[in-house]
Amino acid sequence: MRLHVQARPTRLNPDRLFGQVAHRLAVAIITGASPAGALLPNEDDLKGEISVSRTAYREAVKFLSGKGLVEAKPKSGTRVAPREAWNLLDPDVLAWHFEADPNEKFIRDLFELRLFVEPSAARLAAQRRSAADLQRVEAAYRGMVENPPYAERTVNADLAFHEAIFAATRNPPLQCLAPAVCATIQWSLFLKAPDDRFFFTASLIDHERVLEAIVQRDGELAAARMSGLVIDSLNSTLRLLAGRAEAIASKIA
Amino acid sequence: MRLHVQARPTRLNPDRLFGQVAHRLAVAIITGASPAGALLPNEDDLKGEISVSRTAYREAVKFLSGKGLVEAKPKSGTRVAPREAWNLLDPDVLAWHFEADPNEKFIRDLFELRLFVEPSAARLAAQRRSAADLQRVEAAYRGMVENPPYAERTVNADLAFHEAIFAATRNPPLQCLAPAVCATIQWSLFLKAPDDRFFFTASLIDHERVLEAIVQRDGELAAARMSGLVIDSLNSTLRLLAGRAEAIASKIA
DNA sequence: TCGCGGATAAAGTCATACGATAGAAAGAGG
DNA sequence: CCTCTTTCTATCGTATGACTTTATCCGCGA
Repeated sequence: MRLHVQARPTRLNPDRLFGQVAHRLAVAIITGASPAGALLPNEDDLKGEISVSRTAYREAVKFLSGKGLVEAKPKSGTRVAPREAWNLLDPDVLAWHFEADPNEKFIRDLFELRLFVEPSAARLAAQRRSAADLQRVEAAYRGMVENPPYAERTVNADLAFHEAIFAATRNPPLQCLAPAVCATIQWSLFLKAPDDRFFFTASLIDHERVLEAIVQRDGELAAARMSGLVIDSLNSTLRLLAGRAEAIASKIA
Repeated sequence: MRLHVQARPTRLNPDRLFGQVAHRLAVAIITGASPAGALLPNEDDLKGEISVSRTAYREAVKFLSGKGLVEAKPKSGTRVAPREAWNLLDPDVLAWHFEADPNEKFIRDLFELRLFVEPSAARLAAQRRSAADLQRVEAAYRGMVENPPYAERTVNADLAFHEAIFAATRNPPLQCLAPAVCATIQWSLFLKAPDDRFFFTASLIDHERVLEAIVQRDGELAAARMSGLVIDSLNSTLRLLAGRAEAIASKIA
């Protein structure tokens, strides 16, 4: 199954040939089509597999090896690395996951991480925000209100809202988790969109309450409300995942 | 200044030529020797700069571009990316930071992140640990006790302790933060080592208390104690950083 | 049975060539 | 003198073939 979730900007230029090769390989690895330990097509053989020069292929492999997806050793070949070695928080790796079926465990894990990190981020944002930071958060919130639910602009505004909060923390390493949070939100919105818009209005209220706490510079309140937001989102997402599982089960039966 | 902190295993093979090139470029970027926006040596010029073929150089650039350190645009040149684009949580990027001077802000930021994440990780570990998980944590703790303070084996045992806790969470994305936590610990130990061993025994007690909570499967207790451990470590590290700053100031005066 | 050493296959490195195009320089027009 | 257009060059992207290095495998001999 292919999910049509618009990808966030990644570091991989899809216009370039090596980028397309890297993308293809990455998707094959993440979906499990190429299992861990599997040999990638030999650098000489690939003329048959994919018609591309060794140069482009090798650059793709280097790109992926930097993210821990593959490991190349002379004589033994280039192999798919075990999942433990993957950098699951890398923006590209997260983006590539959208081309695979939604994996419930993975989404739950991401939500768990989000639950640990995002309330703390909101606390810092409330404490440290500048006027410009606040404007950015407010602009994103307006974008969510003023556009129709689940429209592309709305989704982008939602992501921008959370990104703006991370930016306001003034903590660059922490900001590097923003892509993971955004990926989680995208999964969640993708699952919710087909259903109805009840979730959306509820989520809007959650966002408004977080914004309000940040306006008031109340760190603890912002953290608590962000917790509430994430938990609400998690619960509705889990309900939908359960629904999907049932639908699949009934289709089999 | 060059810090002799043993690097954790990275994804970059230093035996390979492209790996050495990538390492050189990365260090130049992270130390600031090559500022954001700077053009990297032209692919043809580099014969003078570093005598290496275009192939190896280009593969190094691809490796770095995957981590957001550089941006290659056709026809306009390969430039150092702004720091916001760097993946600061990437294990390699963290490791390369050890070749630069310790940056107090960066270390504080990492500690902040650690303070958000690690207590939660300890909570999960206490709740979900298997017998094997516990053995791993215990083995690491024994390694800390049985070796002399600040010895290489002791440092590795300390890192292994925290890694084992992340492993016990059974949350792969969360586990990807382990390298960031380990990097923070390495900075902290590097700063503490020259001083004395008071910090070490205090830290040992903190570790023991965390271990005990995990043995008891008490999640809240584990989280609270891990919080205490991180805060203790942060405080002593900040004190040493302040001392360093004074030492530098007095040298100038 | 064990260990040594050569054969071998695969990745790594190099040199070269050509294509495409962004961006600068030069020239035409007002 | 300034602006717009054209040309031109520098630089990255891709392809190819040759050679080097490395680690695995296998067979030989002790």
